Amino acid sequence: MTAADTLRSRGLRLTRPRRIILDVVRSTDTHPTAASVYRRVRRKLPRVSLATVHRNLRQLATQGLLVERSAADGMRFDGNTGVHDHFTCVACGRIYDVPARPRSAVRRRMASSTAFEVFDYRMEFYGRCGACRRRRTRSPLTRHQRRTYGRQEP
Amino acid sequence: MTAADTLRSRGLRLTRPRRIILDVVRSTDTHPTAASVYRRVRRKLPRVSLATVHRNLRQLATQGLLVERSAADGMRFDGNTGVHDHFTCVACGRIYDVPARPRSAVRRRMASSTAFEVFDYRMEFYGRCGACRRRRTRSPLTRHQRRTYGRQEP
DNA sequence: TGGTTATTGGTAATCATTATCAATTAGACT
DNA sequence: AGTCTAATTGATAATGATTACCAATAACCA
Repeated sequence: MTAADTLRSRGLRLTRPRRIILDVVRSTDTHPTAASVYRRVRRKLPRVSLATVHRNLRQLATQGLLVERSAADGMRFDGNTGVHDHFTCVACGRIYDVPARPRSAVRRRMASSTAFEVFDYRMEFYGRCGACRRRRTRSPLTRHQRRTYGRQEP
Repeated sequence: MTAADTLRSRGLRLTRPRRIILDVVRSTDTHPTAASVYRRVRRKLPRVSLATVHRNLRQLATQGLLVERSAADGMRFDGNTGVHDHFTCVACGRIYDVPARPRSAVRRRMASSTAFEVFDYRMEFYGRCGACRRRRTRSPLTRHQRRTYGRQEP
């Protein structure tokens, strides 16, 4: 089932702005913000409105065609709808996809030891990526990165 | 080392608003937003400014006296600075603390299989809490909860 | 106690997101 | 291909959370 069919089957339309917005998010692995998507979409559709980008990102996420996740500096969007985890480099701020580890064991353990029924869970890793390790980057965390990472380690 | 000493040793002052803000966050386990902290602080200090609450939450988090975490509806603050994970109930929206599972194994595994150096990681669980399971609540997810949880399951 | 200066309250500014609405256009049906 | 209808758009205003600014205040130290 193609994206167009998914939309049409729910009474939604595949307009030019919508198609381009979906393409942009799907063709990147950088987990862009709405503003970043807007900038890229404008390269193909200069008259597009920022509101249209917001509206569509929201709608496409609701339809399950992309994933919306909250990060420290606002919402970010992910065209990869498969199960995977994320690694955030606190030196350069980039967010990398990492393969998910098996989920069933964690779910079972949670279910047996608490009153919680776990539908799903997320893992977010924080550290330094290969490039930054080689570069020995030791720049102080930005406010954004501090927020993402929670607090500065002593 | 008390909070007052921590602050003073860094040239910061323990003012009345600051002390009350820290008390409020430390004496709750509901991971309040800035607005919620503001409401509670005003009960003890009616003339406090919302800006003061924001400023202090930020400052106290930078000093490591509390933890700032980004959630779907904005920043939330946690007086529990120890290592622990979170469970979000998608029915009622409450965020519960859950004990952390051992970290070292995950870190080692990540280090050996990728170029990433992992300083820390977070787990966020999503599901239904005991109260909501008993209540058989089956309310549709709010926009906020949808965002938190990522996307609606089919 | 006095002096320095971090901090406050009040308010304006900023930033991301959402709401509103007349004009447009995708998609279904002739 | 043309028509109709409602989803969608672009433009812009409104909202909500957070931050910046600044004169007045109050912690802390000598």
